[in-house]
Amino acid sequence: MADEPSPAPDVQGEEAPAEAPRVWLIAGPTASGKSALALALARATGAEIVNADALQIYRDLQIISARPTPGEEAGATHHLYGVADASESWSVGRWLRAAAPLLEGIARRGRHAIVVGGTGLYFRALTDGLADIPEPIPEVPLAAAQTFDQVGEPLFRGALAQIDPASEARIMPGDRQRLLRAYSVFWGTGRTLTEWQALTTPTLAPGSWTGIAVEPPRDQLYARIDARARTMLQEGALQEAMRLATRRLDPELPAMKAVGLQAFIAAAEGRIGSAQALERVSQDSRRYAKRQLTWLRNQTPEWARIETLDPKAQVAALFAIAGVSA
RNA sequence: GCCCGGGUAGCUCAGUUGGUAGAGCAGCGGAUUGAAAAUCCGCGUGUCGGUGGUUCGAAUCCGCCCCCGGGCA
Repeated sequence: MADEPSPAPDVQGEEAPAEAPRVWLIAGPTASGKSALALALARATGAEIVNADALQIYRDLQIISARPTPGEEAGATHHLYGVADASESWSVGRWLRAAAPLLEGIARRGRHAIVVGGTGLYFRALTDGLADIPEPIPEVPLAAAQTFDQVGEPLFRGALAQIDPASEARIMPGDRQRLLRAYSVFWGTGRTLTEWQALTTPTLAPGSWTGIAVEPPRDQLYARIDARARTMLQEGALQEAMRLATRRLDPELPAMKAVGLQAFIAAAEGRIGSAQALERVSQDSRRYAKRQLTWLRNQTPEWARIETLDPKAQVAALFAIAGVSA
């Protein structure tokens, strides 16, 4: 995988910062303005921006994933935006293997880094680490899925309880995805998921980063989500959706599960009206935002907070937290 | 103005012979270690239009009033 960073804005010719390079992690729900915040901070500090959004990785999803535009990307060095094809299947692990060396490189160049995105798990991989589990050969998860479907969840859980009781106990009823994963890890590596996870070490040294969570008022955020769905439509979301639909990719691919994509495809194919599509896109986005807010509230309670949605006030709050003057 | 029908959760509605109410959708809370924009778990949130009355007890029966839909004038 080639990651070609967009060219740095040499016109400004920032000097490498004299003090030690810093790492800011900016997380927030969809449509909370975090990309603009990252850009503002990058311009003020010469920092480079690294994407921590699972879907903005895919180049096919410019509009629907609300990826920064080329014009916005030109304002600072951006990494890991639109670098993958929709037919590729990225994961936390793959993202981390790409992001970690990038962050090292940025630090080596003496520059600050801003990791920004909406995927909580990616931030966790940075701050708490990710178990270094070898990828099992494809036959293992396939066989696990087959077994699950043949014997049913109760028996499958019984089998898992024999090998990895801790995982079995932790995984909620009905969570096929996690049950299969735990089962596959054992049969693919000879070691249980629980054991692997105990070996996890943080990717970023504790204390070496500053976490910032954008947590705006729910009603304001929802209003902005609705407005943004309409903007997406105007900017050509239907065409973008159609381009993907005609490729007939596996619907299970991560890119095909982008929020709103299926509704936009349905509208592009004339199966539903655009008003109905908008309603579905907005609703799916609001639910997604709710899950993100739940994560932030409970998984990153010690991070600094930006609780406004007003762009100017957000930037002021961010600069105050980062100790940067505008 | 008169005659029907209807006002019950945010929405659409159910509610048995009177025992202070329940479904779907929406919403909310939570989990989250390689699909995480994924996957999964949990939770009815209500002056039953208002007000008097009958009754031990009213969403349910009666009176009056208000609102919505349809019809007749």
